[in-house]
Amino acid sequence: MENIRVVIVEDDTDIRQSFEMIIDSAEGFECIKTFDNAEDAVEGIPGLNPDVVIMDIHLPGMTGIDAVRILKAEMPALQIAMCTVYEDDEHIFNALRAGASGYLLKRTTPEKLLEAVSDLNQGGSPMSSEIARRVVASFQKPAPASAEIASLTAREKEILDLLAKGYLYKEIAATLFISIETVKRHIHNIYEKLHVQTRTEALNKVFKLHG
Amino acid sequence: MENIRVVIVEDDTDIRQSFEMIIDSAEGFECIKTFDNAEDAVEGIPGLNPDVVIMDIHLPGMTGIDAVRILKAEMPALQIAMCTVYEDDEHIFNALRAGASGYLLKRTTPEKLLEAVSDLNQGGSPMSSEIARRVVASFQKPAPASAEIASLTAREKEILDLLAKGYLYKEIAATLFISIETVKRHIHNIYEKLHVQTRTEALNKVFKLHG
DNA sequence: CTCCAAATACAACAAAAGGGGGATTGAATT
DNA sequence: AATTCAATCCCCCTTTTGTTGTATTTGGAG
Repeated sequence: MENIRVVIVEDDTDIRQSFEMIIDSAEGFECIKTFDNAEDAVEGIPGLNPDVVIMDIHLPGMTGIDAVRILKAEMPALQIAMCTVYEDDEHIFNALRAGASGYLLKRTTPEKLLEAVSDLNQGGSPMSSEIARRVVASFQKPAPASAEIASLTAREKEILDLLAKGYLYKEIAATLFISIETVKRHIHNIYEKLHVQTRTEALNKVFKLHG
Repeated sequence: MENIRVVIVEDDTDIRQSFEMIIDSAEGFECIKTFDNAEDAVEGIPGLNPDVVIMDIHLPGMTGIDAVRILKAEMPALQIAMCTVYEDDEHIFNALRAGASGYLLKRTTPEKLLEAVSDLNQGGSPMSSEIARRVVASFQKPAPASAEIASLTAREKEILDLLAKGYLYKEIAATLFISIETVKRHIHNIYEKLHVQTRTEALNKVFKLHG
């Protein structure tokens, strides 16, 4: 079995060497290269073709997040975990949006670090409990249930859902085994409850809630 | 130290009893009640004031997701983990939006189950690697659609924007001081570039990028 | 200068969406 | 028994959306 080939990008020499040692001394892991800045990393990593990159966020010059963006554009299959002291929403979400798959905090234990690298290599998304909770919380924010949408019956919600997916009236009718006239009637009632006149206006109300 | 007080909602008798046994036989955990349907659960849970609820999604009658929504509205501090066989995006995101903090798959091992309950009780968001990856992926913009949008001219993007806001053709024409026929022509070209046939399909491509 | 892409416009047509007026059924409630 | 409501269906009608084909102008690239 092949070793998991890891690259570390971290400007703090102590931490970098510590991570390197943890990786190299573990069975099945191999640290093939380290960088102490983002510019050298984006230059050098494509030629190394590692399995996993551990990337600091705060680096001199270019940030680790920008480095992730550039590297992911060039190597979409590359798995990158951010490893940082920042645990605010902005840093977390920007890193994930840039293309990072995992997010670790620097106070992670050696065992957790290895577990995370392995997890990442197998297509998982390792992150600490606190980080996971932030990510999950971001799904729940836009949860103020609209009174208008709440007033829809189950059937109406079902039809609105299909409507939002771009189904034609006749396709909705065929899907639900009802006549197109009934579909029209339901949609008419939905529009009345939502106070809109067209499908697009209804969509904008729905997307504001779920988007 | 107090036990973590757990409630299980699961219609399959075997699984329910199995979970109950795992919880009860572990140090520091206690299964105070089980339900085999969502209706009884939303009725009974508020009076029990448990620390953690493990909720199945597929239940007879009301779904577990609806139960989460109701329970979280009544008890915002309640920690709920979904436990299900579904690992599609729709179920995952709906559950998280409804207020679940964790998402487990039924094939979870007893150790992972206990770890998840404990994690949840300490404010974490336990989820398996596959689930975490889905959640993280939802943050990352899909590239294929953006290539299509990038191929639009400035004028076409302008029109698509108004189209997305629900403007009628004639309103777009009036806004941009061009004839409605030109609007139709532009929209036709937009649809061709986006490979769609209707406004709603186009909107779904736009919202996937900006949503 | 020539060629091309983009923006503009018109016409005729087909398809889809939406409004307004009904009506019936069945279940639940009063 | 009477009422309410959700869901179903039908007709007629207008507006909106989308397709297809053709054509002019304009600014920039080669």
